[in-house]
Amino acid sequence: MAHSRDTPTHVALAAVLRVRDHSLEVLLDGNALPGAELTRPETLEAALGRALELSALAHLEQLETRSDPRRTARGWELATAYLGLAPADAELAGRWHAVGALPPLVDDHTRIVAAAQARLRAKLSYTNLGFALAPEAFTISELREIFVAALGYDVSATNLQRVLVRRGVLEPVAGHRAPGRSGGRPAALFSFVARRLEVTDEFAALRPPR
Amino acid sequence: MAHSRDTPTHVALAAVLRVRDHSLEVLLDGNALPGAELTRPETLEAALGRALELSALAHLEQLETRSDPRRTARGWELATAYLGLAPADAELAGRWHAVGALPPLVDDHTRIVAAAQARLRAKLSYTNLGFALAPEAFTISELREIFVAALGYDVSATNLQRVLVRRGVLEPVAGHRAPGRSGGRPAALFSFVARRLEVTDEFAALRPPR
DNA sequence: ACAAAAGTGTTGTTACTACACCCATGG
DNA sequence: CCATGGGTGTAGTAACAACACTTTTGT
Repeated sequence: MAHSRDTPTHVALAAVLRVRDHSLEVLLDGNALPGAELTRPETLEAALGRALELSALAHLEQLETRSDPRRTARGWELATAYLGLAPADAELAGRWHAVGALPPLVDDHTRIVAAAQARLRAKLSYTNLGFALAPEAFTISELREIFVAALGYDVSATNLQRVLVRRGVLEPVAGHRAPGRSGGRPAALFSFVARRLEVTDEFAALRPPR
Repeated sequence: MAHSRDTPTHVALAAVLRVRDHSLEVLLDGNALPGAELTRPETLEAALGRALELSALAHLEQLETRSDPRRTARGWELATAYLGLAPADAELAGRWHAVGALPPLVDDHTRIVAAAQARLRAKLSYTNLGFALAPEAFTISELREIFVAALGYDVSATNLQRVLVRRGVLEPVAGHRAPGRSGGRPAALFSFVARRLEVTDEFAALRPPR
């Protein structure tokens, strides 16, 4: 039951995103984001760690703290939202849902997913954040599919490669991916130079096509 | 005295910045940022409003929530930090200190000021956020001084005007500023087209000189 | 006339997009 | 030998920095 208290509860929530099958997905626990209440002297990240295997995430950053006392019907509760990113093969408990066709979510969780998506889109353009969605090694086409799903607009493989190599984000790596049944030239493999967030180009971005 | 509690207190803190006399300044209350404790069901912004005349600010946005239980010696206390911006003539209680030569501050407040400065610098480059530091009407030289102080690097008046007009951020306004004793051509007045935050150029920025 | 400050014209650079073309493989 | 997918070469473009030049004022 909703009732007033003289002190709020505080939860840490995470919108964990990944790209799989050309689609940007978010990890849900029922119709809510995974989260945990802050119950003892610890950081919000530590509380979140009780709801989520943080070591399976390639990246975690804070989004915002939502404090409207009416944000939930359960009473006075603050929520600090996080953006988590995982490669497609990460093992995480819960169900993945396409961000574009979410079921109705509890409280303000839909807004949190939107904020997470917006943050991801922005940072993909001027940081090396792609590393957190990609596997260790990949072809440019595979990376392109990740970017297209995450950005929501088309990206040319040609230019994606050149931009990211020019910025020193991507480096070629030994080996090739064998072509499929229908043939085609074997694709060279690449990998991210760094696997921690870096602002690689403060003053540029991947532009959407006209 | 520091002691453990089973529930944390929560404060809202603000790093309010302005530019005056070629210097970026932050509003302090003693050797701390102004702030207030969240004591009843209200938003963090409402709590902040008890410590600060929010209507004197031209812009307010959330920075981050700091949750390390050891961030203060007073015990378990969360802090949600805000960035506030004010024009040079805003009336606000407290003392202004140059950001470049701050006294030692309480708890983690120095880090919060650094985060505020970083956020301001970034957003000045790809949004219209300059409006929040500038008066209603101003000359390009006056605006240049604000940008130089806030960004920390030199900016040419020529290019500043052209960039901001090209992006539709600035518009010419009637009137001229009379020259000083030493002469010079009277300066045309400009003003910001919008006085709410807008992302004006997702894909560009004011570059520092080489 | 001359210094000072504001504003304009112009050139060059850079990071990008777009697209034509070439390469390596399977059937 | 041709379809398929990967990769390169190259031209065009937009936004910008840099700087020489012109304009308008005060003394």
